[in-house]
Amino acid sequence: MTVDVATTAAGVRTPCGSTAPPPLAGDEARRRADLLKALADPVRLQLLSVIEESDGHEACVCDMTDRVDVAQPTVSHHLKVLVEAGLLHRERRGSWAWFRLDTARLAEIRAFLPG
Amino acid sequence: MTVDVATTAAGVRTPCGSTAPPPLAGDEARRRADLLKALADPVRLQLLSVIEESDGHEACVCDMTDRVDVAQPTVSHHLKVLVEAGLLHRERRGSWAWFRLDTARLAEIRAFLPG
DNA sequence: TCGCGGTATCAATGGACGTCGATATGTGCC
DNA sequence: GGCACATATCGACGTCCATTGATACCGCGA
Repeated sequence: MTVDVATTAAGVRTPCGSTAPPPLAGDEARRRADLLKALADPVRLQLLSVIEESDGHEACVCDMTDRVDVAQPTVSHHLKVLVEAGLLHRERRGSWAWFRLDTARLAEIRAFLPG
Repeated sequence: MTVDVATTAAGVRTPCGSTAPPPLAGDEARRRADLLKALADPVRLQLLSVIEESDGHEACVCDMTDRVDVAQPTVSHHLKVLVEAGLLHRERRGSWAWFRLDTARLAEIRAFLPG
């Protein structure tokens, strides 16, 4: 795995002749991957789109169970994933549970995205 | 699953009294989820960071195998995933394979991200 | 307090994915 | 051609995850 490379200010000289920088730290990479994994599901993207396009940028569960082609426990599961990732906030109003986006967390994702 | 709701211009009236818009279409949601899934891996984020921070925003495989804590076939697998997702371009130069970002595809992801 | 509608949890299952060693392909050099 | 090196493919294994029916929890009105 390790080879005879020379360290420079910019990084490390590699066999092919270029200098490559040190990679993103493993811990930070895992943290970012967990955030993206929370987004990387068709149903969750649909749920987020319903919330984003709703009045006041918030929606209750009953706004979503009828609009997505999965059973109610599945919707509840996906909403929990999004809340635990910090992408949504849950608020209880009487019988209904309302959700709104955490725009700061979403901005953070946009910020560390490559490109 | 279906309930007695009234359709309006903005969307559909739901039991809790709000009007929710139609969700993101299933096909498009699946397409976007596939793109995000390609990003949602710690090793792939590290590979992308090496490429992005390299001179000319491109790197060869040997720039990466030494910097990521996985075996060479695993690096090759992840690079293939990124290429097939349209996030990377592969170019062969002699013995070495070089990769560069598809900034347009990455911009597209940033564009459809919620928030 | 009882029943009811809305929401969350649980356990089980099937499929997708990351990882690796072994091996194949491919490229340049002698 | 034959060797050495760089990269890609293959097969197998273990783990994680989405989905579901059944069921428990919760808040409200009668």
